[in-house]
Amino acid sequence: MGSAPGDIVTQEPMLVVILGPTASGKTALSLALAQKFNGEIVNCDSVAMVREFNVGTAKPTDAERERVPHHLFDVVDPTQYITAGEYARQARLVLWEIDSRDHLPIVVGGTGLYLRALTEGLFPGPQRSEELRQRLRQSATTRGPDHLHRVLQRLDPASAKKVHANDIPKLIRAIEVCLASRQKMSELWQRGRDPLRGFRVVRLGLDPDRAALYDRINKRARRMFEAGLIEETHTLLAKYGPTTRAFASLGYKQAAQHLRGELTREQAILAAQQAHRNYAKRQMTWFRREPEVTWFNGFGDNEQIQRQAIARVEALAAPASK
RNA sequence: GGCGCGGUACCCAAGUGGUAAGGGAGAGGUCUGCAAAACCUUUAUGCGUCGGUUCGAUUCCGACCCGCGCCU
Repeated sequence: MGSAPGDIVTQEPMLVVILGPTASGKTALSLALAQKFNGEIVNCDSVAMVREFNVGTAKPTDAERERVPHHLFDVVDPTQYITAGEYARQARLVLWEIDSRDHLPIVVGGTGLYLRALTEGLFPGPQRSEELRQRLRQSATTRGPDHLHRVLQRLDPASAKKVHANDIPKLIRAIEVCLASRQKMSELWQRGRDPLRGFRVVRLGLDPDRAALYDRINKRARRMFEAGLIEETHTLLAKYGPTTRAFASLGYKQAAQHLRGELTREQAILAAQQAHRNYAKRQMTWFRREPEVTWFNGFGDNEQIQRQAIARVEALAAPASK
């Protein structure tokens, strides 16, 4: 039977998740909440985890990091890669740690897949195999784009139906799973995910007006170039070489194209702005599917939005009395 | 004023006497270990304007308008 009124219900600790597109003011909102509620901030943005990629990533400043504890920023070497699974493992560790201090964990997320891996978990599949991927990518280029889809069709028809024949990365992962585990990926999925337990997840979403967001993105992307994005890219390129994963990310890609002489500086700025705008749109598509989000129609640095968010957290923190 | 070239969607752009490629943007979507990645869907009863020829014109002809270049 359910708990009768008056029962002492031991509440699980709260976990606040702030989500929203790039440049929507997640960082500002996270700081406001952290200061109000004795919180600690946990990054959920794949590129902000990488060390030395600074100008183009909009990481919190040193001053901001002094105000409240920050986690999972600058934890990955530029030559390494991280995956959604690895992120989820690390983030969960951090969450428990914060909870042990009786502080409020605040996950600030731009990377939808990582966020879902953290809260919902992933299916019990094998980790990725670099050599296998290399081979598959090779055969995709030599034997045509349909080849991988045919391979998956043979290995796991159910999965093949779900992945479009042009979507190489997803085809590769599906084939990799089947080969490495000797089981069909579609069957492994049946076993479900390993969701985060022990926290009440409270999702706060920022959804500012699209035109205003795009305007802000444009300004910020230009500011990154003015703040030395090209110079930083040049330095990192010399230090780590062009195959480094993070050079494929927003802004760095365009800065690198400029350094190679493919774009003028101005063209690179315009292209970076465009890429950021496209990204923001994709993020919104992802986040709209997140469950139980309290949406705020505005930017996270807006005081009124911050007050609303604080009120929302307070309301949910109070023991539900009915 | 004359000559030449051009005017096709929000932008770039192909094209044909038989009913408008492609790319980008915008919008929507997918996402279970590279995700700031990758992929999918969608957008002109309309081709500067007005006439003419024709069964049929965006395509051919004429006039006009606009832009660019050159000449005087």
